[in-house]
Amino acid sequence: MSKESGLNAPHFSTKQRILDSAESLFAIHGFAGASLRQVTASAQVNLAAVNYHFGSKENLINEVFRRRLDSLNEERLAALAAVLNQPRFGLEDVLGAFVRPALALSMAEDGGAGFVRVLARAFAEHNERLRKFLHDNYSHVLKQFASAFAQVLPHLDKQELYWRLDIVSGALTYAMADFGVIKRRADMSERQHRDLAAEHLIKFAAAGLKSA
Amino acid sequence: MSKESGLNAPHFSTKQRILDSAESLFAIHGFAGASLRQVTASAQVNLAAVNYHFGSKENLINEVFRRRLDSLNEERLAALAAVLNQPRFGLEDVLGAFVRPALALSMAEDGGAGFVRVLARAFAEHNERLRKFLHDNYSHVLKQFASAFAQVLPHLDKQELYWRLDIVSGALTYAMADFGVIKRRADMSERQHRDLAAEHLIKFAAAGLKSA
DNA sequence: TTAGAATTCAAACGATCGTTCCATGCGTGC
DNA sequence: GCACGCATGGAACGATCGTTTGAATTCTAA
Repeated sequence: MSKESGLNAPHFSTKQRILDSAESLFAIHGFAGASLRQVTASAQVNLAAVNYHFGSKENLINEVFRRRLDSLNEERLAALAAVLNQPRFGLEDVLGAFVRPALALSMAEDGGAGFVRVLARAFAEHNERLRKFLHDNYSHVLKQFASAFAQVLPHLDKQELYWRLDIVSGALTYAMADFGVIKRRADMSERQHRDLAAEHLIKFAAAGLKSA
Repeated sequence: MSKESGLNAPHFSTKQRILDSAESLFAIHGFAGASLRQVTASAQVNLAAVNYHFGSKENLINEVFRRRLDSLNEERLAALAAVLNQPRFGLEDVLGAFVRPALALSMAEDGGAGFVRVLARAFAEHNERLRKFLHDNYSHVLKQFASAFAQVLPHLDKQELYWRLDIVSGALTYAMADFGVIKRRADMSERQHRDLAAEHLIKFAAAGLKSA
């Protein structure tokens, strides 16, 4: 295992290859556990390239998040806007706007699956700098969804709603990171598997959120 | 922050002080992120004491888990046995047997709160050695609970049950680690807060598990 | 009291960490 | 062709990592 098998074709840019390798290695070994030497070896670039292009390891971590979260949260907000524009919509619609884009990412042909595991790690870590970065860049997304949830769950007071949204987001993060025992059945395509997963997650979360 | 403020009273044994400090530092910085020098400084013991008493850092991690999980899983199995001995019991009872002991630990006056965060990290990490350790020592607990869940959810086939149990365990781990926004209300005691949390978690999980 | 085991201690080991330096290669405009 | 700026290369920096060593100390039992 001395060569770490450079997975990235060398015709992509240095920055992109570093991001790809960092993402998958962070998913496996964590932020502290994956070294820049592992990352640069996997990306087949020079060790100094990380500090040249990203400044520091800390900033590399941020950029790994930014690359995926910018588009992911755009998709979520677009999906939410489409829901809110409908004449009638319910809890399952709002949940779908949050879940489906993330689940699509977690099953994308590129490294999206690894990224969702990285995302789950970010929740597990209580790293202040990372939390501040995520809050600074994406808190408006959570705000809009919280407001939408409050709209479709008018019988819950604010305290109760937060309780349940907290549990839901934990469950969804966990499930989308593909922790645990769920395996795709052999008679299903990836697409079918993803749709089934979304269906399960939404139904499950909706049941918990709605219950008296 | 050069002294790391030894939190452990020196009248406890060296092994115990190391375990206490390791647990809380692993919760904050992760297994790779917390160094043995931090641990021994916080425990106010010599650096070499870890390798003397535990052999290696890897084994120290295992012992951090063993100390808490042995009693936690005993309590869970005892609670489950009590449920199964009742003439009639339902899903909420089985869930309670799983949730309440863990929630009690997470709110115990000693370092239990930190341990649950460590436990959440163990789920986020895909460390093979750690997963093997947990499986080797505690898989019988999961087996018994899975069987009990199957009993109270006869309308779900095995595949569907696993789906849902996976989501539930993720949600519970997340919630019990006290991630997220839930804060104890000022007008509540710890005990009240714990009971309320257990109630929420059980109701939420039950709703998701039961839904058609 | 004293021999021997158990524990603690300071110090150092080699390895690896993130980062920096500076020379070298390479592409584009003059 | 030449010079300039961006990118990459190898090599080393000081710091910190887990671990080991061997002597000093404390505990225990005869």
